[in-house]
Amino acid sequence: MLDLRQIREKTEQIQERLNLRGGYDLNPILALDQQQRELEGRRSQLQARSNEIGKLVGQKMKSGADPKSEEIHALRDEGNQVKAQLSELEPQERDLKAQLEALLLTLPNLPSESTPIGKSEDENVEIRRWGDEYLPQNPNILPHWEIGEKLKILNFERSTKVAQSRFVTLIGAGAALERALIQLMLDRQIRAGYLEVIPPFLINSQSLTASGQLPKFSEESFKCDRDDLWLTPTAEVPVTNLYRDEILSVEELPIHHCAYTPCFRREAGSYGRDTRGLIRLHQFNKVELFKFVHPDTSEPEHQTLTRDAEAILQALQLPYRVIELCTGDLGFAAGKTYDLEVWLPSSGKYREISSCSNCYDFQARRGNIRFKEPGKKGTQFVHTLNGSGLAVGRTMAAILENYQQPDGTIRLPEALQPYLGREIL
RNA sequence: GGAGAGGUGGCAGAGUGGUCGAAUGCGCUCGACUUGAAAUCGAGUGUACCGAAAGGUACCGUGGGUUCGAAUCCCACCCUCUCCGCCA
Repeated sequence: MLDLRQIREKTEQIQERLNLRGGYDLNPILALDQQQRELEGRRSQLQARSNEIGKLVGQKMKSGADPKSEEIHALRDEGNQVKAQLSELEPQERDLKAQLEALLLTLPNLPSESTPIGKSEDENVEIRRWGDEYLPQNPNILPHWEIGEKLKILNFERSTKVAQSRFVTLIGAGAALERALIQLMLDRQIRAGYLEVIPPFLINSQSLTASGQLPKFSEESFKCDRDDLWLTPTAEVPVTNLYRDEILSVEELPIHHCAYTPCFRREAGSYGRDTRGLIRLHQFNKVELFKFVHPDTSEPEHQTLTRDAEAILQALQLPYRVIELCTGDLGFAAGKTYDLEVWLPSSGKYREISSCSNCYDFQARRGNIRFKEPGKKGTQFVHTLNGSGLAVGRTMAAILENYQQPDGTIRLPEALQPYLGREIL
C-alpha cells in the first residue's frame, strides 16, 4: 500500500512512477480523500461537543443537581440532536473510508529509482552471468520430463488421475532428490544466518491482503471456501504475516528467515504454457528467503539476499544469469526485483528459478509491521524482502537436464552427493 | 462435535454506567544517591488520524444496540483456554 499522505502531497511524482508500470489514476483517490477528511473534521467536532455534554451532565448529577431540572433537560436535548447529526455523518464517513481503502489496496508498489524503465519482460536487463564453464557438452539432452519418466522417478500421467493436469508424483530416487534439495537449500541458508520457520500452509484472507495477493489476484490461489482459508501460493505470505500488526524494537532487526513450504497456484491464464514437466505445476516445493529490515539497510540486504539465492545455484554448479526486472515487469508488491534464471538445455533458454524482491514498506504498510527506534518519534514501517532460495521443482528440472550424460544417467552435483549417498541417478 | 471459562496498555492484573486512555505491580527510559553496581527515591513511559499550534477525535477481541454519557448494560460474531468425544 502506498502512503496516502505522500499521494496527497507528492501526487505528481507518484503518478509519474506509477505510470512506469501501467495506467493507474490517482484522482479518484484524491477526491475521496478530500471528502473523507472534510467529513472527519465535521464529525470530530460534533463528537467533541457530544463528549462535552456528557461530561457536563455527569458533573451536574454528581454535585446533586436534579435529574429533572431544566438545565439537564436542555443538555440531554442537545445531546440527542448532536447524536442525530452524528448518526448521519458516521455511515457516510465509514463508507468513504472503505472506498478509499479498497482503492488504495489496488495500487501496486512504486518502482525504485534504480529500476530500469521498460514496458515488458523484453526490456529486462541482464546484470551478470555465472557458470558458462558448466554448460553441458552432451548434444542429445532429453527434456527433464522425458528422462524423468524414463528413469521412473517422475510420473505425470498417474498424477492427473489422482488430481489433475499440472501435478507430479515423485518416485524413489526422484522423491529422495526432492528431499535432498530441500535439505541442502535449508542447510546452506541456515548457515548463512537465516532462521528457519515452518509456517502454516493454509492462510486467511487478511494475510493474503497484507502481502499483496488480494484483492487483485484472487484467481491465482486455491481457496477453501468454507473456512476463509487459502492454500499458500508462496511462503512469502505466511512469513510476512508472522509479524503483522506488531511493533518490533530496532534491536530485533534485521530478521532473516528461511522457510520450506509447498506452494499452490491455480495458474489461471497460463493454459498451454509449459504444459509438460516440472516448470509450471499447481503444487511445487520452494525454500524461501525472507527479511524484515531497517529501511536504511534494505538496498544492501537486497543484494546479499540475491547472492544467498545464487549461492545455491553455484553450489549445484548450475549455469545461470541474473536479470533485473524493468518497471513494466515488476510484481505487484515489488519495488525492485532480480530474477535468477537457470540454464535449461532442452529449451535452450534461461528460465526463472528465483525472484528476489525488495518490497520496501509496501507490505509492511498493508500488514502494519512497524518498528520503534529510540530517540525517534513514533514508529516506522520495516522494509520486507523476499526471494526463492530456490524453487525446488525447477532446480530438479535443471539438474536432470544439465547433468544428463550420453548414456541417459544423471551424474549428481557434488554438493548433493552426500545427501543422497550416490553419484549417479 | 458437547459442556464450561475468558478476551483490558510490553507483560501481569484492577476497573461501581459519568472527570477512565484506563488503578497497581513488573519491565523500560531519564534523573538523584553511590568510586561503580545493586538496593532505594523522584519523574516519565501505548497507537493512529486531523491541526501551523493550542488542541481535538478514535481505539479496553470484532461489529451492532441502549443511553446526554459505555471498558462497564444488551445482541451477534470471532478467537483463546479447560474438560469430554473423535482423530494423526
